[in-house]
Amino acid sequence: MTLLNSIVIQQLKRHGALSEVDETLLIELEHNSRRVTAGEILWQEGSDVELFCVLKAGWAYSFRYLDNGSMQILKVYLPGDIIGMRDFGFSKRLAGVAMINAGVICPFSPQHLCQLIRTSPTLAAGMVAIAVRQQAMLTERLVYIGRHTAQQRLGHFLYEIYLRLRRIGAVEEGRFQLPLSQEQLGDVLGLSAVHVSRTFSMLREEGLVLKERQEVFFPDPGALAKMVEFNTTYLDEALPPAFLSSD
Amino acid sequence: MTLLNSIVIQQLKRHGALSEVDETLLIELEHNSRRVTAGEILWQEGSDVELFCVLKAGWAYSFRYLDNGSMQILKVYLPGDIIGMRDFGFSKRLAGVAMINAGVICPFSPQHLCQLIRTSPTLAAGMVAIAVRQQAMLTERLVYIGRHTAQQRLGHFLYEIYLRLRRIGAVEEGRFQLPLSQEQLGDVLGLSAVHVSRTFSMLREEGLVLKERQEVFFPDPGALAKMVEFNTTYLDEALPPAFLSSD
DNA sequence: AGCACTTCATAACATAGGTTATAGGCGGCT
DNA sequence: AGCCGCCTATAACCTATGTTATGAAGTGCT
Repeated sequence: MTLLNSIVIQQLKRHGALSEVDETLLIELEHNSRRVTAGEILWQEGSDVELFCVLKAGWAYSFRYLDNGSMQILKVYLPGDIIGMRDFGFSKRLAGVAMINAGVICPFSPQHLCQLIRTSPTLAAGMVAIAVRQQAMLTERLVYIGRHTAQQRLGHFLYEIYLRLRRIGAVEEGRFQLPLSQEQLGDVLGLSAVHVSRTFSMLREEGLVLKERQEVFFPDPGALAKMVEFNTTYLDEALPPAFLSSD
Repeated sequence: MTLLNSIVIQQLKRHGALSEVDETLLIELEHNSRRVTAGEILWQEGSDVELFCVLKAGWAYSFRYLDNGSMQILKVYLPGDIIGMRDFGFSKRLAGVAMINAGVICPFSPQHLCQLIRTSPTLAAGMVAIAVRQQAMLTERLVYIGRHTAQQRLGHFLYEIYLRLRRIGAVEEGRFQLPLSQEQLGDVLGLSAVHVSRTFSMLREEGLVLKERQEVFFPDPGALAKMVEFNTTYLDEALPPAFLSSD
């Protein structure tokens, strides 16, 4: 899963906004690659901002440690996502990033990114669009954590992951792998691990979510989407026209 | 309170990164201005992205309506903030924006912003930095809503507002105006209005926050900061060197 | 295969915060 | 001044979720 396959870049491409130079620049971003192990910490909160990554394979998450020893997971990254852009414009990391399972990352430097932005207005706009979309997901999480029940929070998160995985072809026959433990899910959703377990039981009894080992299946995706009142705008919204004209 | 006084722009200026042309471009952003009334809705979720604003005077907030009739307030804007940048890169609004009290806004078009970004790499970087800082505040809210008590959530929010107001010179003798109702505070923090009231009472009894009408006073700001474990990094962090060189 | 370690399910109990209700204070309008 | 409506404070009660505990199941290592 490379950047060239990502939704935003695909949209730019489909509208003929990407030049050959642009494509070359994107491919160069992924020139270096490195295997990473499950649980490996890519960087810690407070460290210097030395690199960003394209996540080629595996899942990762960004997190903040809390006073009481637990953590809040801020964002889950899937293959094709860019990791660390949140810190662009800061000199220190605002959050740590760790791998969930084993994978492959392609690190690139802030200078490289700056150069790309300076060279190609189209890609600059694309990068902004990617960053804005990540922020939109965070906003959606905020809304759900603020005023929804555990069932809605978990259901919404699972459904979002399902849609994101489907876009990158990682859903087969309605089934997908979820490598997060219940404790980690709790850290995403602001719930205790025990209550995540209870909530899975409830979702199972209601026939909305079946989970066996790491495999998840929605018997009736539409019913789940309805229960959590899923609005796909923040994931699917097309780029505005101004982004697609290669002026 | 103009953009030229904002923290990020001030930093750029202090390092001599701003050219005269840059300053002129910024001033032009605020060429148009309009009075707005208390409670006025600037735009609704789902409408077309036609403009952004510099908030010159008054407070505003962005929000999402929820199923159950209540709302989640996502962000509170103070004088000098840019409103609507969240939607840059989308063609429809992801959230509505409303005024809290009466004020003055300076609307400008997405085209205007695009042109500014194309004309000045320095300002482009500055705009990204501003957007990233707004996202950082949102992230901080997420962390607080996810796993903190009502006291910490409210205390943290009040302290953040206090620091932001102090930067723009709106704190006098440790006192500041808070034009939000308890219901609105609840919508920010994911709490019921009743519990916001209870929480104010608790903070008062503990001598951390005194509030009379709209005026707030912290008898011991340090104690409050400690209780909510306030980390100022996300507000104060300096721009990285790459942003400050005018290449 | 056996052992240690982590993850998961469920139960029993504790509590922060939601809900509903009531009453007082304050501001704006006529 | 008087009325009406909103905002705030507080109480009583309810519920979703946290906490602690226990056992079962799964995973990985030797």
